[in-house]
Amino acid sequence: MRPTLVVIVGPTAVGKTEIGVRLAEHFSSEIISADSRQMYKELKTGTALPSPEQLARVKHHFIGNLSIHDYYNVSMFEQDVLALLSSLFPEKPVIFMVGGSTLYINAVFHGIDDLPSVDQELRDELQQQYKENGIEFLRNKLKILDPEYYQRVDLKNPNRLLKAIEISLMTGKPYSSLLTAPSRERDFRIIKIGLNKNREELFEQINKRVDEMFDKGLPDEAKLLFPYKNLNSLNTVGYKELFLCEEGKVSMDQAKEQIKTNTRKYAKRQLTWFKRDGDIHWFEPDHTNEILEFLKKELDE
RNA sequence: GGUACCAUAGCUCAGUUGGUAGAGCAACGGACUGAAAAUCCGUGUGUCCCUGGUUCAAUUCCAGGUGGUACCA
Repeated sequence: MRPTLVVIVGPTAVGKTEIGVRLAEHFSSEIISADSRQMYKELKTGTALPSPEQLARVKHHFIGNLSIHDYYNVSMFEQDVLALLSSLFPEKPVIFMVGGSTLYINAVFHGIDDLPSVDQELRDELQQQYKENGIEFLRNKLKILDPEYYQRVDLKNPNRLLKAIEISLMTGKPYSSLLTAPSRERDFRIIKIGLNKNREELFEQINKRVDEMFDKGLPDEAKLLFPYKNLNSLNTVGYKELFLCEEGKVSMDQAKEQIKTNTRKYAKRQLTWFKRDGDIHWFEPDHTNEILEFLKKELDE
């Protein structure tokens, strides 16, 4: 059988984890988590990790493998996943990838260009200048460094402008000249399965999950992490809102509501991204048998 | 029971000197190449509480009703 990566995607809280475990169990396989926040070992209750029981049923990768203090990025994820896959495929021809971090998943699908990693000093400096001089400053700078990218970038999005300026300065070449849209051929097959349900139910599930996180002590965990609130790894739904509460800017109830709202928005953004991918086969999360039948048929071919 | 004030979008509210209305949040749609649970863009979705009166025209003015809030009993 040709080595196959079965990827299960969908909005947060739709039920990816349990289905992934069931399918992986059925094929005696392992799971690669594609979740940019479940990788941080300090984030325990706010990231909807697989339960200890689920982790015991199937071997998971990229769960709690980093510290919030570590630097990590999409490209590293792509490399790490490819390396892992080549070590797993000889033994297990079907591997599952389960998660909702769209850009990370995309990097595994198509690859991502080889760019230098952030120079924190440069980033801080540009950030400072942006704060002092506004977005016009970034636009003018980019216009000189990379007029081509300036034409097509979202000129209202400071992160995009900063990124392009950073890379252009670091490499001495226009950022856009380094973007070759690789679309690398993979030497394994990819089957994409999408899970979705009606919006109302999904939102109910999100609200319920946030309530459960609070019951499990999310506010206490956030309090412990408060000293590190400026780390990128903690710019995360479920924590950033509680940091505001810790600072006395919102009440605990307001923080909870904001977590629900921000999780809903996140789910929406995920769906916008996934909807664009025409190769995804969509299913209702409770139709496990249907998905299993589909997979068996696909893998037989 | 009396008096005063209020009733406009899913929520909080603005507004119309009478010509059927707009902000924030939510919601909805979208973008996305190392911050991605990030960052950013677009869209108003409405018996203007009900009934009657005045008027060419009422969400707006008047009367009554209903509901709410406050105070007085």
